Amino acid sequence: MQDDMSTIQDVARHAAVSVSTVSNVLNGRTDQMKPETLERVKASMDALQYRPSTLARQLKTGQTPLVGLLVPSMANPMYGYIAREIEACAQEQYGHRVLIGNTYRDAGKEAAFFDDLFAHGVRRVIVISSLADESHLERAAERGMTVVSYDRRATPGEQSKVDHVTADNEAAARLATGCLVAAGHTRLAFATVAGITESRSDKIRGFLEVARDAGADGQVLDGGPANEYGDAVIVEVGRALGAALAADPARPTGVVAVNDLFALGLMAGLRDGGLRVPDDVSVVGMDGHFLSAISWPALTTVQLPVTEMAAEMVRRVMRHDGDPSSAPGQCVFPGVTLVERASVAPPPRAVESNGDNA
Amino acid sequence: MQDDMSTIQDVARHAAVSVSTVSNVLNGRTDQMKPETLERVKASMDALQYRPSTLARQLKTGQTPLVGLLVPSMANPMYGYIAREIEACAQEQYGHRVLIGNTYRDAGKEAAFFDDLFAHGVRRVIVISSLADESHLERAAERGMTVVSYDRRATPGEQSKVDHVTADNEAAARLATGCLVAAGHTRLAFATVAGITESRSDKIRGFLEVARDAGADGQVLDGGPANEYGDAVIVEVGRALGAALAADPARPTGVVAVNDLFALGLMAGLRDGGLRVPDDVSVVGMDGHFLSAISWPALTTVQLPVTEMAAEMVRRVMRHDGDPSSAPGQCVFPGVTLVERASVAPPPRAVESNGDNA
DNA sequence: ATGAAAGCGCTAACAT
DNA sequence: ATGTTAGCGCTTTCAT
Repeated sequence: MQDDMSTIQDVARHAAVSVSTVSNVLNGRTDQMKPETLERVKASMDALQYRPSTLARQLKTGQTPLVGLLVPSMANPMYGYIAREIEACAQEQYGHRVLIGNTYRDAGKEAAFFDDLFAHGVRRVIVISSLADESHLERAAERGMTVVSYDRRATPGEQSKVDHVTADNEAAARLATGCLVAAGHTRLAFATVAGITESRSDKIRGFLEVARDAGADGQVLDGGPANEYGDAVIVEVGRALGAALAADPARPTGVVAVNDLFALGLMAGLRDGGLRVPDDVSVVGMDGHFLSAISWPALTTVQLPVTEMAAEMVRRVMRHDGDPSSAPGQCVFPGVTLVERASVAPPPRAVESNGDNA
Repeated sequence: MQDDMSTIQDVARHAAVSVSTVSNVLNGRTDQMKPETLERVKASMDALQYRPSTLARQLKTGQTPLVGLLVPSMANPMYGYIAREIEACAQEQYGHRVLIGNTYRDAGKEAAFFDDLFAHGVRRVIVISSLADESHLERAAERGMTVVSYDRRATPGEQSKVDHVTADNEAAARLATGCLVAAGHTRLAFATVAGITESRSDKIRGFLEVARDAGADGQVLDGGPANEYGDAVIVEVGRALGAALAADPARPTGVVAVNDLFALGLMAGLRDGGLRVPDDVSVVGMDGHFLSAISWPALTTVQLPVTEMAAEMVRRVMRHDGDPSSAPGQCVFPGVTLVERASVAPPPRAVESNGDNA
């Protein structure tokens, strides 16, 4: 129970040198140090089990090896996955630890988290899938924080201090929709929770584009408003929408879901309503989460380059202010690929519904 | 980009008082302060947008409002869920933020994380499902850290400085196994990844007990060694085991899986092998994760009181050293309940195999 | 009712 | 090649 960790002073005394000498070995400035002194200091260090206090160091330097990570909810498996990648990269590549916060997409919680991070001396933050309004991020950046935003794009025209990295959501949606079109579907829908985020608009645009080009009917369905921070609830919203779809005789035959979790919920709802996937309705997800591989039927989905994106986010959040490449920008990852599995099949009957809504 | 946050000095100057006075209002010692002084200080504070530095404060007080959270992998949806509950509770009830680390059940990574936490001034740590060897936890506790371990029990007889909270895993396994027995199964198996943790032994004990009492054949199957930190890989190990089971004519008809994720993988593997759940094989999971509700077939599982356990872990990790209830102990949560869904049915044919292995 | 001053453990000039 | 020293922003006696 004794919290008597030894200090740099103790080491200096023990090694019979000054604190600066100890500080110098701590910071690797050992080039012009007498080898025996170095040895002595090192010996004293582990004799005393000395651990430098990051705390005191950062009070002096203003730097703390911590990065903040805001996610809507860690209980969302996709965010958990991204968080793991980010933490691993920050730790292994940069020796930084990660401070997390669940924001539930709540503006107040996000702002409070930023304040806390700031008070803790943290100046690097990765924000996953934030609110529509990004002004608080800009404000944080203006306060001197390096902020990287995931799953959003920079507002065109405006010079942003916030860095953006995202998958090419439009391309992902095109891939997903194209897969349905290729299977012969002409009544298409994009299924999502209510509420528009940037990534969702991008996906919708990609969906609509391919649907139009194929001369297919493409509608956007939302499962209603939800406190949608993306874990258990998103699944339930998807499930409810699936059940509603099952009850609708004029339902689409091919559905693109906003993400894998929603797709999984949707398939459950469709089953609840007595329908079979893919026999009655085909479903495509987006994310490429490992859970999509073991669902039944196995979910056809679009794989996002999560590890690469995580690495890029960390790289950007770690940039030094003076860097030449220091300017925040935008990084849209093109590497999205279709993973074809068992949730897509040709539509039940060859219904010719071309002229309906076109 | 200006990192010019104002300090307590700035506020003091602006309000024309001393730093101690500002410090006093910061710490609520305003009882015998002239109201107008208080007002003036407060006004200066938000005129300057002052935020006290947790850093400087903690260097002085030795306290930092941070708790460490070690998980094998955030990508495991169950750990993500627990992490969310812990973060929410620590934040809302105690104003603490959470520092996470993925340990991959690696001793070196765990130790390194403890060192870092210590250097950061963090003295409260929650460790999820750690290694078999708990000595590093004891060592941390002896260094003055408050450590709470999840999913393990205190070593009987030994006086531990580490606090333990866990679900009643034995009871959970009894419930799961009992459900299979009630459906008429006599060839039972407990399916797990290789490697024994305390929670797994408890589950196995509960399983074996019920199997024996029912006069049923109960074997323990493991899907082989895996770098089992519990995310994508656990699913794949489960899947491989399911496929192997499908190929074995002497397979059990009822399987208890070590957790929901493993159960989900197992069902996928069984399907890969051409079997149907629950027609050919019944499967029960353990966790009660929301994903188990939307699988097909919906997974019968044992619900663990996650929110309550998370709250208890946080409560314990927050205890003050001088407290009367300060002694670390053990808390086994009894509230485990069976959630019956669709993955359990009577065995395919009434095979009488009582005398085989008993 | 308010102020002065001594650190907390470390870093980084600036001596020597 | 090593030592001295002045802080970093705050808390906390102890004075006034």
